[in-house]
Amino acid sequence: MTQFEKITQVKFKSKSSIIAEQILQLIRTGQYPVGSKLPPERIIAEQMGVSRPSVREAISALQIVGVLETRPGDGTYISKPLISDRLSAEVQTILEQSDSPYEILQARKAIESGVIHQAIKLATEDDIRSIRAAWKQKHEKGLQGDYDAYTKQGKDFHLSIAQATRNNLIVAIMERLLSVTNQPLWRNMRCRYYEQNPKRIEPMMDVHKKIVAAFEERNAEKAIQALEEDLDTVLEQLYNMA
Amino acid sequence: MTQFEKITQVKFKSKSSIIAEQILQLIRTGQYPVGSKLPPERIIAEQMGVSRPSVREAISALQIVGVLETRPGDGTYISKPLISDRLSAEVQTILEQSDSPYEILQARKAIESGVIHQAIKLATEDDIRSIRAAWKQKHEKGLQGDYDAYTKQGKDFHLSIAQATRNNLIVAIMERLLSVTNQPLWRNMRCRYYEQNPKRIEPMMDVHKKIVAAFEERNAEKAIQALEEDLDTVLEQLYNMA
DNA sequence: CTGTATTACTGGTCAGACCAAAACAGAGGC
DNA sequence: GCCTCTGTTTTGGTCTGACCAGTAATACAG
Repeated sequence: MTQFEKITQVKFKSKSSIIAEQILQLIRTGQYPVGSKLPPERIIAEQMGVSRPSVREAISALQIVGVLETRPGDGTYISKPLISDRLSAEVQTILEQSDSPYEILQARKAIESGVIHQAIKLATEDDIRSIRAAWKQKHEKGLQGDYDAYTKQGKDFHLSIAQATRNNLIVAIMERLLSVTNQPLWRNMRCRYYEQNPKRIEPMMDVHKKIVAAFEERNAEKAIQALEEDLDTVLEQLYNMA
Repeated sequence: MTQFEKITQVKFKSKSSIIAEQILQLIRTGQYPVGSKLPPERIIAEQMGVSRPSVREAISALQIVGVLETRPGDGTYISKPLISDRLSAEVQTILEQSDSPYEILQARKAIESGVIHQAIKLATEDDIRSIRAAWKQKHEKGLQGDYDAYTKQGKDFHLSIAQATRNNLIVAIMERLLSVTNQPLWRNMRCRYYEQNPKRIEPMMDVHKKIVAAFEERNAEKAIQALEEDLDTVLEQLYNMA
């Protein structure tokens, strides 16, 4: 009997994360307008029927993601879209000491453009088929709202390019650079972005299509240009949420 | 009077963010090994002389960034090392296991060409001065027969280029890729090569000079071309051995 | 009307307590 | 002896209520 319950219990949702989602929802619906002040923590706690510590954890989580900004003694504000400027000093230092998304993307831009250049030179017909398959897989599946699945397939796509170099070192490095997108910080940023601009998914797919085409034409310039476009879109997700 | 204090008070550091930084530090120094369990929240709070809520906020912050992972009833685990650390560590092991210098050089060619492209875009005048200095240093010293010193300066040169990107990840990766030249296999190859073809040193210096010039002209194409020439020379070293 | 001092409000921190889930250890059955 | 079951301990998750420190609005004096 116990083992059945265990199966359903796969995902544990902390109360604070539920509260965070609710707050996000209220921001999306415009009930908490951008730039305005959030109700005091005590009031939110009362309204949602939870304790203040839970609300605090939710708020600090959203603060790290860049949605909220707190000013001690004043209140908590809904951040303006440009997150990079809005990240509070304390959050900034945590990100700097770990891995800032911007730095990782910049590294990807530099490294992957070199990789794609090499890949185009060395790719066999089979490699190109795999790359095309990785792209098609993404294209076919119904991905409505499933941003995680969408991102995973994006990862596979970029990885298949790296594999065309037939160089273990390059593949290993790219794997590490790509793996970061699973982290909660990135996932939250993605969700927020896509929910606000659902129409932005198609252009990204077009960009990947462009890369596939560039491989088939063996046109490195074109591929690199498309790649940079691709990564710039991700950057936009992170820093320019409108 | 108050307005003066207000200026200095621009940065506000919450206690939880300080704790987060401390925990990050302990992870970096290896005091909290990767994959292991963090001490219980209560213990950390006691050790650091703060309350448990503060520790909890710090932990949940690091959880969002992806450094920690908590399992209710069990403990908090260091999920993965930071991307930059993990990358350089993994690249290191691959380099150690790899018996194919060709693979390493191929990776360098792919990666470094992207890096140099970015570096030329972002380099300040100071950066270019450092690059030139790294090159000159090599040129001036009497290097007759001292191939190790010669190689070290070559490493410094390439590293100074990576540093112009101001990206820790890129620098970390390049450091690892460059460090391989210290290994006995490579050193032996170098010595035998130079002893057999002493006249080959000058052309390599010319190549580096070309890269410096390309930086000063902000000409990425030229720099990448010179870089490939540089690495091809090393390749030649390796294959003209038999 | 203006400038200042007070006051109410808000986020930040703390202490202590309870709950539920996971891990652990020891008693029991095979 | 090995496995299983159970009770205890440990651990994270949550709650209450309180105090502090900074902010901002307000009341008051000039």
